[in-house]
Amino acid sequence: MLTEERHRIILELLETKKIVRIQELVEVLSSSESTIRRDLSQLERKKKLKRVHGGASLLNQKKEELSIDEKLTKNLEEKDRIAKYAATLIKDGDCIYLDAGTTINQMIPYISAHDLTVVTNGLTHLEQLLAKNINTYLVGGCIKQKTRALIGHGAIDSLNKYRFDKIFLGVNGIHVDYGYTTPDPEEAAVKATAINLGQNVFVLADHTKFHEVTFSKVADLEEATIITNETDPETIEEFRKKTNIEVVTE
Amino acid sequence: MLTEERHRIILELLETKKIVRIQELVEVLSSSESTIRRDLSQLERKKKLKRVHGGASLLNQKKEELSIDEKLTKNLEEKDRIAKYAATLIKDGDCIYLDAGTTINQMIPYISAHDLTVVTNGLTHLEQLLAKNINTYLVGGCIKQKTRALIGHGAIDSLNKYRFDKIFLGVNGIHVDYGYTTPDPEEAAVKATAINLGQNVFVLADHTKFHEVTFSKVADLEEATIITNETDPETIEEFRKKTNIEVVTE
DNA sequence: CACAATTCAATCATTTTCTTTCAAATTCAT
DNA sequence: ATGAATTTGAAAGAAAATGATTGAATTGTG
Repeated sequence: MLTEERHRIILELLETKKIVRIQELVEVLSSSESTIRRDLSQLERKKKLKRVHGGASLLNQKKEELSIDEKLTKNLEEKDRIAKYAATLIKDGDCIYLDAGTTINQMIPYISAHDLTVVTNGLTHLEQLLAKNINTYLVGGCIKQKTRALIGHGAIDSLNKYRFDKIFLGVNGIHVDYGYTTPDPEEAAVKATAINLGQNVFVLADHTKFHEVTFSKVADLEEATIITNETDPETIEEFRKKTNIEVVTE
Repeated sequence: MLTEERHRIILELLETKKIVRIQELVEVLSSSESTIRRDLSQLERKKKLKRVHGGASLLNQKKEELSIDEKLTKNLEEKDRIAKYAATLIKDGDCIYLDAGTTINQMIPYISAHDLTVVTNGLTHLEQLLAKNINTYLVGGCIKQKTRALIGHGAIDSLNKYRFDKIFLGVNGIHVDYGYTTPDPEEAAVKATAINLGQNVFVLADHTKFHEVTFSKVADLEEATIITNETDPETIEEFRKKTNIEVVTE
């Protein structure tokens, strides 16, 4: 791959993710660590990004956001481990659905299975999927400006034409009584549709999502397997009564 | 192969791919590496592209700068005028379909109508449409790597749920007997579907497309109004017998 | 504080790409 | 045709990019 091409992709990734890890870039761009490091140095010299330990970040943020940024980094690491584990569930030849959103996005660099068919409603996933030469389908629909997700009837109708080996979703809240929830009803409807299109449904959620409830219900707990890094034994036990829950420890 | 011809092809490739490798060009144009390198140097001197290690990339030039270049950007200028005129056909409140491809892409900067709903199968149009705050819908489907167009049954099914006030298409060939044609059968099928979804169908085509025939038929001439800058009186007359044709002169 | 684990910068050998040069082939005007 | 100008392809050495390796620096953990 050409240097220019890599630089372009790195900057595009940064736009959507704010922070990228070197290892992610190594995977997505199939280049060596050395090359990626050189790329980041060059882009930093051109003032296109800021290098940080472990990767690079946008150099846009104000002082207030900096502290938030540190938390974000930590949270990202958690999410990253969850995503990495989830990616290992994908096997050669699978047809999978990848929900829009940053949580699921983090899976992509770790996908190593071959001969995949991926369907997604997340425009932000596209560059990475195509860079990995994965056979990618988009659902139709209305584009939600903020998150670049495809939603609405178009998305739901498109989805209903597919069946998946595995379905990976992100949500905002997980609650014993209220199940999975997310703020936007339109997005919830898409997720609710996807959840019925296969036997193996996985919801990825770091520990901050537990006991949270947001506006729109996606489904009941038992309709998906939860993949998380939550380790509080009480919480785990509580949810294990209702559904499968896989805890990523390492 | 003539130098001029190679230059034209190189620039066309660049338009769709953003970046091309020298080796690619060597194969496509069956010329030696030396010749390609010379071509790229010349085109760089003319400010048509930027050389990068391993190939060449598009330099993001603004429209104004383009028109400053005179005779040499003639083809681009032509396309631009056609696109500009086509954009004026769009009225406030319209629901329109924009086909994938560079010809139609050029319309977007000139769209000034308000309260639009745009449906497209071209991923490359998205950023510009969203930047203009246009209510944008994507059709679903399989992503064609090379052109970033959505194609296949998914795209066709998605499309069939809509009806449009105006439909704008690009094609590769226009011929009195064979109608509108384009190389990829999958893309042709999408265009053929779109053409039936409204009364006002416009095909944008600069003069190089006339009398050309490519692999896959999209539709008969009479199914769309041609917008062009072709000025040869005989050609115009010949086509006017079959369908509406609007000639952009200024 | 000390330990292990990452991450980092620097360096080197290898491969790829670039520039320059030159001779053969082609085009053009006499 | 003949010779001049242009275009082309090949070759050689220079430059750039790449991946691997090393030891130093940084981070997280007990």
